[in-house]
Amino acid sequence: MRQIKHPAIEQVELTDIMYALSDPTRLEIVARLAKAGRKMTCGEFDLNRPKSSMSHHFKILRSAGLVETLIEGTEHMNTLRVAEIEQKFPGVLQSILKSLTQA
Amino acid sequence: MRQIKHPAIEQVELTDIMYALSDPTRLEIVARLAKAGRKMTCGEFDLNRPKSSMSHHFKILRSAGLVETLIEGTEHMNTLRVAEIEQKFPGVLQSILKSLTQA
DNA sequence: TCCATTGTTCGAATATAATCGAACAATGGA
DNA sequence: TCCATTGTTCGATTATATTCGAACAATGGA
Repeated sequence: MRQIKHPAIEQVELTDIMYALSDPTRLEIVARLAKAGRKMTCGEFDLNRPKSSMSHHFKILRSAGLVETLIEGTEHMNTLRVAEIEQKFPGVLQSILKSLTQA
Repeated sequence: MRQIKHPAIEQVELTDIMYALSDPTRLEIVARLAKAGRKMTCGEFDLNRPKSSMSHHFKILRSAGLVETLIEGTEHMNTLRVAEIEQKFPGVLQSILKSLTQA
């Protein structure tokens, strides 16, 4: 079962994370992943966009180190890399997520 | 004495802040402003770039609500809008700044 | 084996951003 | 009044991002 490559947390730059979260669609994806607190398939996000666009955004979220995608059968299960990011950039993701849920 | 317009904190979006901080040059400007803890002129940032480029980055930082620029004579004095941003997005800017100083 | 399901990749169009020289504007001192 | 100082604005170029249809790939069930 082939898996997708992800950057090691050491290579993740803060600017990558900022960039990934500067897009409303991607911010929404991250918000939903956080709220759900479980792994979600790409298709579960009903953001009214073609799958090629969604795939593009997930690719950026992965390369920014924010999302981990595990292939299970035909589905791609996505989770937030909260613990690792919290370790490397304490408070950053947490405070962003908190701001999102209150807005 | 003519002054520059800034967005009210209510209009500032989180994506604007993320976008503004996704550029290394702008992140550096913000880091230095925070470290200095005082108002600084645009020219004080020796980032080895032409002034038109610097002006461009400051414009984006202002429109994102991150930086306030007050004109004093021929100088433009810049400060971080830390208190307002902390009020609207608690912890976000603080944690980002902390990550910067430790990196 | 066939095929529906789930996403990725490709390619091309469009949009947005970065860069920087040159011209411009405002200020204040000589 | 002249002019040096400090930044902004303009315009053009180049670079990056976004978007999405179409083709492709992998999986697993009928």
